[in-house]
Amino acid sequence: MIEEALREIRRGSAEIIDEQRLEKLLRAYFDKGETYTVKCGFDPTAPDLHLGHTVLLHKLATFQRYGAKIQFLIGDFTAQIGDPTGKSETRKKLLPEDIQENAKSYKEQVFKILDPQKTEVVFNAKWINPLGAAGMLELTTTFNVARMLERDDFEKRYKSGTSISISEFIYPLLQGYDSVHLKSDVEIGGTDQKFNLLMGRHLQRAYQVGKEQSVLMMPILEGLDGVQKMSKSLNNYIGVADSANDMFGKILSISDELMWRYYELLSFCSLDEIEQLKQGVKDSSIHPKKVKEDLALEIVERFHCKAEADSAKAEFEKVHSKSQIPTDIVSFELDGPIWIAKALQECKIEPSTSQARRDIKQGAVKIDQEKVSDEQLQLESGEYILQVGKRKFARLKVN
RNA sequence: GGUGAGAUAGUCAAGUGGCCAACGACGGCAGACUGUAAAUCUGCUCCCUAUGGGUUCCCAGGUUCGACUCCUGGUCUCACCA
Repeated sequence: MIEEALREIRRGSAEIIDEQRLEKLLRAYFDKGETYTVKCGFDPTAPDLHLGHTVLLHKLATFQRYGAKIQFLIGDFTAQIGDPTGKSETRKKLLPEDIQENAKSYKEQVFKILDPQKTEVVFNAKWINPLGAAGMLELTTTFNVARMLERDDFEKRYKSGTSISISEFIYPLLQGYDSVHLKSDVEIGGTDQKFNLLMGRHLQRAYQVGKEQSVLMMPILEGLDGVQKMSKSLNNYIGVADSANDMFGKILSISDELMWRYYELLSFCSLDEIEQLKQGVKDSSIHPKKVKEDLALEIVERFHCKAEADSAKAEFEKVHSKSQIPTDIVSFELDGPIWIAKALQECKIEPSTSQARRDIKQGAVKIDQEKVSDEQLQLESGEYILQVGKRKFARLKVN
């Protein structure tokens, strides 16, 4: 039992510090039913979550299966400073209203993965504000500047003369203090958080909490391209708020290699089940596409529901396997007669008439499933289904 | 504060008076092949009903028949020194 729990907890992790203690916690749970706490902090800066963010949530859900109480910490106080991790310049401060707003949308999303019964949502302003100047000062005496500067990002900025605000030194201290206050047994975070996570151990020692949290670090999830980290700005993400159809399509578009990675980090399938799937693909008894579909179904169902997941799959097959027209497409109404290139631009499936012409020349444009070869084509009144490439559609009514 | 280097399309990065809407790489889009995979191959990649026209190479002026390229001023970035 403990072995299996440990395997699932280790699954996909990049590094675990003090695994022995973790094992002890599990043993206490399995032997005597004692629970323990796992903390995970979220910066309420990004309002919309994508699957990359849910990697940590999954790990928390795993912990919940093995006796953990989750301390889901929203860093409403620390967000005012901005985590300096990985940044090459001082972050700008967030407005309190934004922080509140973001924190709210976090809460709405996380319980799609976490068990609310075993989760406590906490805000760190609650105990950091009462610290006051005296408490703050005390906190700063536990660490020194030289060690703080050992951190890569600080070191780089220090050497290049880029500004480092004193408040940024405070950030890791406060994050660590959260662990002191919450008496956390375990803290999890991304690999980029190592310094901050270790600070929790340091401060728990300094404040004589009587334990030092174990630390588990998860890797950063790769985006759809399979190379760069999933992020909104790189536009390689699957948002938890994406429609069922989008989500399904995006998951099916990832490479087979990346699919296993997603299984490991995002699926609730056990490691044994995954191993079987891998074996099946290897000896060709299972088609890799089927494996990918199951993953897509699982994920879509989690953020939407079973029915929507099934219909997303049906829709996908309809459009791509049978190359039929998707069910929902945007409609437009224009006055005719209208030049085809102009119409494509107006329907927003081409950015310019120039691009539209190029695509027509390449045979990428279809009207009612028929390839368009005449780039001078005028559309007379009537209804048409316009298509560019495989996935851009519009319904057009010409008056 | 001093000195030097640089700002070019989504990003990186050539071009140093006409052959430049601007090499190349990456990204992106499309076509073939497929499992809407991946890998690979091919085409395209400022705008405009176009064998043509328009607006571009940090900003403002100037020299020239002609400037991304030369001059003047401005803004911003970076490096070294203090």
